[in-house]
Amino acid sequence: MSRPTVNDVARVANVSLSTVDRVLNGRDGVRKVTQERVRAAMAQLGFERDIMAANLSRQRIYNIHFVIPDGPNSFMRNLAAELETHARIARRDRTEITVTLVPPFDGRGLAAALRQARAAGADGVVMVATESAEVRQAVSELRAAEIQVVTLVSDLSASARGYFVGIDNVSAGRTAAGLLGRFCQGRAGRIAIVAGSMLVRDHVERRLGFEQVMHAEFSELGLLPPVEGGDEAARVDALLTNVLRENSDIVGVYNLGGGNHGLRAALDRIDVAARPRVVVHELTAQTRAALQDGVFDAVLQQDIHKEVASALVIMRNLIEAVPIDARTGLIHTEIFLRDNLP
Amino acid sequence: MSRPTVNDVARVANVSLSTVDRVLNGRDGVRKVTQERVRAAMAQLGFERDIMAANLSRQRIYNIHFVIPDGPNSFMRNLAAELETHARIARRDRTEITVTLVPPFDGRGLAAALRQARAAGADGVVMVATESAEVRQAVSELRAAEIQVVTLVSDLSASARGYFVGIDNVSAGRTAAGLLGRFCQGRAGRIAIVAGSMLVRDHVERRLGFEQVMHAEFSELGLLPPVEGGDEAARVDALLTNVLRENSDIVGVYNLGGGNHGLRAALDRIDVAARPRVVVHELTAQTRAALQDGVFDAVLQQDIHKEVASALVIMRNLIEAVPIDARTGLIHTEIFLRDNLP
DNA sequence: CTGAAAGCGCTTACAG
DNA sequence: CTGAAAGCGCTTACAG
Repeated sequence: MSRPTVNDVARVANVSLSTVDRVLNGRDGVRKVTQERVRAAMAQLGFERDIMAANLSRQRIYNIHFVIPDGPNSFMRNLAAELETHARIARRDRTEITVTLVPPFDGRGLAAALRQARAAGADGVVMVATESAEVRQAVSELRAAEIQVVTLVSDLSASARGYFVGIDNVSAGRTAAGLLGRFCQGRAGRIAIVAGSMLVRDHVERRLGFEQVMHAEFSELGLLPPVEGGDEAARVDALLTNVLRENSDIVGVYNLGGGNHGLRAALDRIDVAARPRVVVHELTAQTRAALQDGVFDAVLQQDIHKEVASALVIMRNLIEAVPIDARTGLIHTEIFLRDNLP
Repeated sequence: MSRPTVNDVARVANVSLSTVDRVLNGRDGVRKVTQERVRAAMAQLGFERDIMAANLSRQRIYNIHFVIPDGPNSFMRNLAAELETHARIARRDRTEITVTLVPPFDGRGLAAALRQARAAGADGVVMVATESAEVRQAVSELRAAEIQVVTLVSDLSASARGYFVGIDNVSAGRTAAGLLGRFCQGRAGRIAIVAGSMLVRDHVERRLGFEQVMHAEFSELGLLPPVEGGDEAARVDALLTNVLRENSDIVGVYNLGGGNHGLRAALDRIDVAARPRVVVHELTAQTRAALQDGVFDAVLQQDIHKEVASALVIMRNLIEAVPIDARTGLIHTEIFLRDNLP
């Protein structure tokens, strides 16, 4: 009737609880024949271990460290806030969350934080990766110490990380093009692209995807080469103001990086009728307001809440060696217009 | 250092475990003064009950029944499939999922299934609601029997249901208009609307939202009155073919119901250059193919996986009287273009 | 009104 | 190589 337990297995296999436990957890010191007997009993009964009882018994607490970039980037601030929320909920699931902030785009600093997490006894580390040899080295060390590693938002190429949780940035760029191209169709003119830095991997990927689709499907719309605003509002404002002044035929703008505040400032300064269609990334108080005011047309987003939740689920499963549902880490690129704002 | 337990509380309050348990679970038979002493100890220690240990001890298994419509509707078939997947995962969380299929749009049948779930000892019932007095009555009975009720996808007005998990259909209609309006701007012409039935609540709401935004923001585009295809492909095909023949100025189509297969058939029959822009609901193998082939421009979607997961979380929290995060039940209306398909 | 003891399904020393 | 006993943090009869 009810679920079979270790006791049932022990009885059927005619061994003690300890032996069942040994087989169940792959500890050695059990004769092959006995192992077989136990496994047969498990199969016969359809035994599935109760992981909560196991954790209770082990007094196991999952110790998970998040290492994320510091700084003014509002996406990262939202991420940090999300982690606060989860920290409380997670405790009920025997999960202790520790957050470490590191300087952005600093491989050395990140690597140091990873080593520190290891010293602090982390069972797993979730990090927003910066590409760097030091980081890859540190990740290898963690894995060697049987500490699970998951990358979040930004992946680390050719590394030993167990999983990546985030969006596909090439697709995100393609999606932006699909929207902006349709929005601008029928109007002759060109598209301006604003990036943070072409040294950052996700920005490169977004640009790639965007240009692919624009060339293939909306070739009547010309593309200006990207300007790099370093994700800083003031620079984005200055650069875009300049672009708009020098090119009177801009019908669309795609900002694939940060600094949306500056973008809006530049747009607010020109005549409403002359404003281009605008697609940007990351939902914040500012981009939300710009959508509502009709200054931005669409905002692409990765759901931070979902990303953190997925990272935790994956981390627990990785630690427990439970098979992982392939969809869990796949974060969908969401599209927000004014009317489907959450 | 580690989390305080009932033992710590008992020691500090100078009472037995049983008394701590009584206070913790609000059972009576404890003097006010003793209660106070226990509560003070809990507060002092920052005690938080370990719900997994509690469930283990209670041998509690959450028995959750899902009641969903039967029939060919592919959205509902996907929902049923999703429940299969969750059933296996949920067992590890001491949750037993039972699925009952009922005839669609049949209040009496639904009400009967609800009573049956109660008889079968459900702790909670999750249902795709059909508006009906019998259903409201059955829900009241469930609540009276302390069985939690959550509505999924389609809500039940003025009922005693504990929570609704699904999207805001007015917003969904507004979102469709925001997209289709932008896609069609610059082209003079009119928009055709296809509905399943104006007797179904979510369709009514979608139409409402759609017309609101079209009138307010894209008034240069005329709207045809909706045709009702009963969510059946053949009827949708016939109706739309007729509409396109009688109106040569159709630049956009919004199908807010089912039968997308028929819609596509009708479109395939006309010249590529003359095809309207198309926005529909629900991602299926067919709508996905139509996106990829460029016949449909956008598909609006509710994430079924997320809906089921949210319903389960909410149900468990409802049963345990744990406070519920307001965001959990709120399913976002997702927008899919060809390039952000999952 | 209060408490001592046993048990939920597993794991962990310890003993043989 | 194998087993008996105690314990994880709670709850549940049962006794007083």
